[in-house]
Amino acid sequence: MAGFPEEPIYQQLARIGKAFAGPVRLRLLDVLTEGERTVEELSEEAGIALKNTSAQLQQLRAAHLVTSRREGTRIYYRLADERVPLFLGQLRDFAHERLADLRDAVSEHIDSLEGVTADELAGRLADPNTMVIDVRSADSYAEGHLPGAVSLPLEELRDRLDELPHDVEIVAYCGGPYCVVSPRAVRLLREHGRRARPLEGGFTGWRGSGHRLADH
Amino acid sequence: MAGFPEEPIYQQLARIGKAFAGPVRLRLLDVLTEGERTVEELSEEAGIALKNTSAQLQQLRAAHLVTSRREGTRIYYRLADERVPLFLGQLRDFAHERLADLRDAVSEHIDSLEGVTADELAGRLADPNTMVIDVRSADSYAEGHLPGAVSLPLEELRDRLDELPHDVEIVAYCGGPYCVVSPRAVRLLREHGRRARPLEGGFTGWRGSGHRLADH
DNA sequence: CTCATATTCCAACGATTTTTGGAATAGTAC
DNA sequence: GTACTATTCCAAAAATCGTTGGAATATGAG
Repeated sequence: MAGFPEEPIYQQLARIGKAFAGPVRLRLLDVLTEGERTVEELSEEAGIALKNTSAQLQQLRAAHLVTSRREGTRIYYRLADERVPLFLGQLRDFAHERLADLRDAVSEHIDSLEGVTADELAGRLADPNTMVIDVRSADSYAEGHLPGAVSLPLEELRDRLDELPHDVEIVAYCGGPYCVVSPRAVRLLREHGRRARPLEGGFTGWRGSGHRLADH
Repeated sequence: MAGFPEEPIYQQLARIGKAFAGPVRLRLLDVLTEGERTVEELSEEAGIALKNTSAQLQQLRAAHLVTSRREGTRIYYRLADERVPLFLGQLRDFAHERLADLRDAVSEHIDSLEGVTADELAGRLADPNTMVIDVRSADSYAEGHLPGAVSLPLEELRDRLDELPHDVEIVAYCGGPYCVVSPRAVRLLREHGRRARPLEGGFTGWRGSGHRLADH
């Protein structure tokens, strides 16, 4: 390990870089952008083994990107402050404009389909020809959702497809910009003859662009 | 290696994170913020072995953070576009507000001394009681420098200390925010009875905050 | 107190990254 | 063509990181 005089400084700076250098940590941060979660919930929601979720969270905490609080037997993690999701967004934008492979991966997994932007949807919330469905878990919906949105987790959507009207456009959203659930919902809906589009940026994107949430 | 469905996306995103996850690459990016450099110059200026400099540059290029052009037998690297130094600044700010260890490392190596901000210095350029010296290499000075600055690389400064006036405040600057040369110069000057302060953010900080450079 | 649950700590193994030596390439000068 | 320079490619050693199993900790319930 060679040593230029400024190395200790750059080593510290690299600690923050490293925090964003693994897919698992990035995923966890994205899930946490939606709100506070226990380790188990995170593990479940992110699709990452529990032990590993815990281990990666330690690292995120060491980098001061998340904080935790104990409540009885479980521990809740949340983003350390509002600059974290902000920076995460900057990182995403920066990465998107640079890596064609990232854009490809996104379009392959998420949106061969054109999405609705938050701003466009905001202008159409009152429109009776637009229906908004929230395909996240019922818990997430309970914690906060778009005004007028109906809670229909993917499983439930499958069962209750018949109940959905044919004469409106359906906008489906899930957690964050890389969430794969809403595009799946949209494909399912289209296969059953409905007009449907996903919301770009998902719930966190909506909140991040300053639009209002439902009162509850 | 476990697999949640969004993993390929986050893996791509992590590529950008990884690019900022090593002290050597961060250092190279900082040097490149000053301007275009050959591999050898970079190796020299950053204090990193030539082979390794080359290897790390390949990675930066793979992440589209730098581009290169060939001129005769040497190859010049530069930042891919103006968003790279911008993002680098955002990363630095984000890291600074989060990591006390980083702030400590900076104050230990750079500024136990209070610096002059670019804005403050800008207002004092015309003041005859302020003298600005550029302690970078003569080459760097030739490529661009602050209006009214005198080129005095550290070695030369040592030899010509006697020539400097006692009745003005001397502001010394070098490359970037983490450059250790200007604080060294300031300490040297103070030991010899001058009033001196470093410029915060160095040359790149000055340019980044939109102040004008010397005409040449 | 014991038992059950949620999470972390520790240690290990495998995978990836960093760094360097030696050979290869691409260019210039002669 | 040969000699020389700047840089990269390739391969191997050293260091670091990601992941997981098993033991340990902290809390609450009974």
